[in-house]
Amino acid sequence: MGQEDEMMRKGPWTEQEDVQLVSFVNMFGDRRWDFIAKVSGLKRSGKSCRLRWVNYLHPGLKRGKMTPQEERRIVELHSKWGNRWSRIARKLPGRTDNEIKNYWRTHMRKKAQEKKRAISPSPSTASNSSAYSSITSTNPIVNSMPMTDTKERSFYDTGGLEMMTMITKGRSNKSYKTATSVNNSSTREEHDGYDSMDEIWKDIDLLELDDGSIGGVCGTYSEMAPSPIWDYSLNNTLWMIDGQEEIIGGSMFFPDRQQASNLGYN
DNA sequence: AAATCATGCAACCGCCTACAA
DNA sequence: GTTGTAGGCGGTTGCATGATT
Repeated sequence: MGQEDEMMRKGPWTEQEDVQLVSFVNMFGDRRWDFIAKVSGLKRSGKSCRLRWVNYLHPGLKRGKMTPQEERRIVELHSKWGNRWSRIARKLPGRTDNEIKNYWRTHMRKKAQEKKRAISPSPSTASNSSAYSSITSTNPIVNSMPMTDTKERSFYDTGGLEMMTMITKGRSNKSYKTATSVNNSSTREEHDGYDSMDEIWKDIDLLELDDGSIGGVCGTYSEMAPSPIWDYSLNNTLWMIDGQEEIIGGSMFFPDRQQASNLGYN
């Protein structure tokens, strides 16, 4: 492992890597990630390959903004299951756990912040996160969801095989750009007024309890890009609808390791 | 027009679980 | 029953980009 670890690539994936990964997943299925990482010649870990596939390259991915229906579903399922993102994602075909997690974090935090402002417009109070937590916990004020962000990135208008062709033409995907900007993350947290995720969740929970209209007032959303159709099997386990989980199983290409091994890849 | 701030999201990290040896 | 390994998951970080000053 040691020497291999040093050789491992990290960071944004290149177009070439994507193409390579897709073709190898096409050949061997989306199960044996370590194996795929090795035979593909990608200097990536199996984990990294899996993540890239699941969150970005998977043909079943739905691009575009969450629909109001999806938002409602997320809220509903989160209230039921908490931060079980992958579980929630399974109920939202085409959405990844990462996407839902990011969505929840950004949109719900935004909502919490707006509520916070509504409750305590005074800057001095607003900058005090602990004070905020105690305040919100005692204020059942109902706000509508401030989800009016309708801007879209061209990146999300592509996907699947369609994306693979776009890849070669150039695109706006920041993942392929060289890192040059200054990191602002630290300042973000200060502005949030939250010291930890716990605080955020606490507030979000309160918001959910307070706000029954959470999913119905999401503002207007632009159209959702249809799921891309790739030229190979989509019969896989990632985007199953309710009740399918028990029916469909295994790899979409080689249900077991034996098949791959038969081809001399073990 | 340039600088700074704010936001969205891709990708990494570390832990946990399942399973094979 | 134990151990090692791979895959899966949730939390977090860091970068690119849009918005604002």
